[in-house]
Amino acid sequence: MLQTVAINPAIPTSRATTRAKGSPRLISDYRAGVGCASCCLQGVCLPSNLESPELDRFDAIVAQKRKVARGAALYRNGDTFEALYAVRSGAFKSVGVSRQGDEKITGFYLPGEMLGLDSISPCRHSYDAIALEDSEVCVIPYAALEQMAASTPALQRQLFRLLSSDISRDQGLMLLLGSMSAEQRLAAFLLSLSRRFQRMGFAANCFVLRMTREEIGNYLGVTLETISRLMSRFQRAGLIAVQQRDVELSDVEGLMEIVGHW
Amino acid sequence: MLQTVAINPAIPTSRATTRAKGSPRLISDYRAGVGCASCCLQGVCLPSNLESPELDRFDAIVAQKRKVARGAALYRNGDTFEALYAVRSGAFKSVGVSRQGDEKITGFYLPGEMLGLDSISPCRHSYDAIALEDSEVCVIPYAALEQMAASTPALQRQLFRLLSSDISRDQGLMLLLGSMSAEQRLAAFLLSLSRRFQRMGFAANCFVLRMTREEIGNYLGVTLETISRLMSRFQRAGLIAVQQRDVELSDVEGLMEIVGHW
DNA sequence: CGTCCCATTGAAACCTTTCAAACTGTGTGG
DNA sequence: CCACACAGTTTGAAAGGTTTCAATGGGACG
Repeated sequence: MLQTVAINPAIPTSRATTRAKGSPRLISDYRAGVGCASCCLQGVCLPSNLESPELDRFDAIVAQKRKVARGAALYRNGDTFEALYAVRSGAFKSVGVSRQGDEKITGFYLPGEMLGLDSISPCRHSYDAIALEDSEVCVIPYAALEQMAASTPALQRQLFRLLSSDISRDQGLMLLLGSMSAEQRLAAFLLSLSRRFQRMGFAANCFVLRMTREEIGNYLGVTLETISRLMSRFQRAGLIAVQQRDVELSDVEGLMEIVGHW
Repeated sequence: MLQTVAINPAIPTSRATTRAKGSPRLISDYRAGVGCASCCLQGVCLPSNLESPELDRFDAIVAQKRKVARGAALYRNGDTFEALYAVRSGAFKSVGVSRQGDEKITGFYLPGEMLGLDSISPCRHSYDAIALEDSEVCVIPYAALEQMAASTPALQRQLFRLLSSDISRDQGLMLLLGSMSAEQRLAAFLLSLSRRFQRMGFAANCFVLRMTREEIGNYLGVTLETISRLMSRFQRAGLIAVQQRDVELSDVEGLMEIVGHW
């Protein structure tokens, strides 16, 4: 019934990596032999429209990779902004912490997506970036990137596009948070994940949630109990098949109908 | 009690412009004699960090101004993206319309703020930009801007900053929509308006709302009745003095306390 | 095999919406 | 100049969705 396949060997399921819980800060830097040209995310990542000579220059900038263990922070609120990060494998959440200790998740980041775009202007990070599972990122020093962009129109354009599309994405989420019922939010969330998995070349209708019900609820502005109830309701309605974190979208049309307009 | 002063002669109160309701599309283009160097918004607008020789080149790009009558559209969902717009006077709302006809406001734009940043990537506008009152914008053709940015590091940097800060702003709003009660949302909204009026050099605690209760509610994800009730409650609590669209923040501290954390 | 984290489910409390009515200021037409 | 129409606002009462509090169940790891 729930033929959850191993979607990608590079992205272990959450189940398989439940460890290292109490040992954060396990971050290692190293210079990897893998360049953008041979990266499987080449088509969806920042340099996706760069040609061979420029791609090499870009490669020199992102020479450094970084591994982040599950639960560890790639950066924290208050850290000075020095680089953008492209997720190579794994997944991250961006989370703000209030003085009262309340957490609010502002985004999830999957392979091929970029972390840190909101920190360019204030020059400091305003959120924590926490790995949801053992992950790896490409470090893109911003000063060097900006400098290269000035002499590489294609890169400049791509950066403007990237920033702009991030704004679009956030505005879409604002619509979601501001005018949708909990039911619509969850349906929209599942469809969004589906699209993003598909974008990076994986199965669109069958995936493993990288985050807990609590994290989903936090992100969508509802409680974890509501998420749980809705998951059950969606399952009863035949829209999805869900077992723990394995999700199969059985009726994408139906989900889109729930989201309705927009 | 409510000593509502005429904040700025360039920005008439909404009361004074209640007309031309049924006559949209009243847009006129012209080349104004006012350059950025002599603009009163110079300190807060895009070219705020450009020096004299570059500022002139920039000025040549934004030679064109455009007037938009109350209720008219600066651009509409689906229009091809050709320019960014800086609000010179007046106010705009950005609004998405669903197939069902539901409207959702994604942002309000005051003088010195930029419209269209979300449309760079898709090359088409995804929302309608509607004038809340008779307004004027500076037209910044994007192709020319991008070209100048490539040869003007200061401009490129400023653009990256602008885009990035828009992302920050949206994420702040996501926090608001996703995890705040209606009470907190309205308090945060009023404080946000206050900050923005102050930024453009006006009184921070005494201003005229450019939008209806319905528009505020739509934007904040609650109903107009809720906004109305909360306004009354805030007034009874001595936090604000409100009469129609004239608002005075009597107890900024108290409002901030309501918003609480973040 | 026990512990712990995560997920599920129920019932009451709460906030917000919905539906409805009345009120206010503004602009129009007699 | 007044009466009317209308858009926007205010307020009430009932209905609805979501949260809160609480208890139970399930899977993974030591």
